Amino acid sequence: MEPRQGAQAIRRALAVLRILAAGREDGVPLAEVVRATGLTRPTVHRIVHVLIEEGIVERHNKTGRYAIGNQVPELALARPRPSRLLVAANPSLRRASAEIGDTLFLTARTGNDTLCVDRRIGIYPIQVLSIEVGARRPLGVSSAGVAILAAMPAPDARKIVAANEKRFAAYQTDAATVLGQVTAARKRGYNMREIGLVQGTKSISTWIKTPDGQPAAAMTVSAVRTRLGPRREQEVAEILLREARTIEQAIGG
Amino acid sequence: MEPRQGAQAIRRALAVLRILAAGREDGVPLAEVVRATGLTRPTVHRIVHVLIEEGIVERHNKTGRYAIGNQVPELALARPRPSRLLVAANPSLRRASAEIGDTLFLTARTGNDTLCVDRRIGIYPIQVLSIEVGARRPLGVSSAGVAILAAMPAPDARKIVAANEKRFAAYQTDAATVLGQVTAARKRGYNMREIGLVQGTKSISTWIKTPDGQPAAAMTVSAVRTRLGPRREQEVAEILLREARTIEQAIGG
DNA sequence: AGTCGCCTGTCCATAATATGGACAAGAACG
DNA sequence: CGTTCTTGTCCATATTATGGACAGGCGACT
Repeated sequence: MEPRQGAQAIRRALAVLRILAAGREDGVPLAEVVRATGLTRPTVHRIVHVLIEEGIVERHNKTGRYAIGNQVPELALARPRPSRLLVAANPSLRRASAEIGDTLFLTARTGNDTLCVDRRIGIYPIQVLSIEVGARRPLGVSSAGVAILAAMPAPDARKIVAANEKRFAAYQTDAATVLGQVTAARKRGYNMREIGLVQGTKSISTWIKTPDGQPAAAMTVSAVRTRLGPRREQEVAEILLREARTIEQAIGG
Repeated sequence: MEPRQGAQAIRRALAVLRILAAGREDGVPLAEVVRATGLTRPTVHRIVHVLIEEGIVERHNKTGRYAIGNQVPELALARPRPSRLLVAANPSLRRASAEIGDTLFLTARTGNDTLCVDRRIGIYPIQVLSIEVGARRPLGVSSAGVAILAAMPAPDARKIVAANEKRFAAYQTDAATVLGQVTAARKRGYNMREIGLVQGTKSISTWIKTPDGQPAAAMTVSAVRTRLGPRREQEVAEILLREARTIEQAIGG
């Protein structure tokens, strides 16, 4: 039922926008958009420049990179209320952050991407702050992304990984590696990765499912590796798993 | 140089989105979108439904109305920093709100629309709260919209009014009325309207220009009419004009 | 009951639109 | 000064989006 047709151009424009969103403030060079979307360069060029004329995309004069423009947040103002997930997760994040003391991330799934929607900084003096609220990555690249893939039926996860394959190269990974990590996480009950995006960091992620069983988000703790030995990993994982279940209750009710 | 071509569909989709944004949470019926955009119904229908599949638009099951979807704020997260205008206007709004005591609105121009970007509630016990942050209207409909039109060269204003003409009917006005109000505001140096959107309210708006002379926003005070007699109108207008100039300085520097 | 008015959704032949191969030109590098 | 990277533009082509026409649903009025 999905593939309604007669709007190829619109779908393509949105694909471009989502790639640009992953580039955040700095934006993305045209060639990168071409690679990530699999479209031809003239097509991407045309789309991007029309979006610039419409105020949806901006071009940074210095770097020549393209980024999400002004009008997108303006359109977003039409939706005033904060998301259900954010409200439901708030007390759990506060509790877990106080208990653990390391940086805590809440990461939602949106299409084939993960999107960091909340971050809590702990009290421990060394904090991993690599990821900001708004950060967006292909599902499978980050610890949270692997956790979310692990929480869905294997065929669905494979489909998403295949769809994101072109984008993995930019993050120094590939489909096979990702699928391996997903399998490991599924066995373990949560995801753990020894080598975080920043050297010397370690991450633990648990998934959060909606009432219909689809994964909606992940909760992640990142810390310097030395602070997450096997024993503490166990402790932290238990807290995260407990709070993940609490959030699931809150969404369901 | 503007009209780059080869993307009619994308432009149309954005036109639809902007109309939907004006409908806020409640959304807009399809027929209204058709009227406001001047597109044919099959075209709008197709665009809207593709945008639904893409998560950009939502349809309220009860009412059948279409509204801006979840993914728009998600894309907007790619632009973390608050707008320049909001930062620059903050102290002025605080000051003016304390001094005046009635509700104060900051309204920006975006394309052919006005967008309420900030609101300060005063200390006087009766406050006009008709407009929320995020409210969007065709330029010319609201007091702020007329002020912004009055601040630009007459031919530009006429062009915008012509472009919005189809949408005026939904707000019980028309191009001729709007142009009359604009002329009056231009003579007066600020805009005043005796009959606000809500019965019995009166509004005063001043415009704020960017360094290049284009109007960027308007500052508006709304109050019950009895509270804004000729004498107080004068006082309030002076405060608003003073703060408008202050904001212009802050943007320029 | 019928009929009018206004709404949403769908079909498909057609024409207009978006496409992408090919070309051009600038920048960074050795 | 060739090589390889990038971004931008042209235009003949066929793919894609278009909109007139048709269909069905709902509520109001008679």
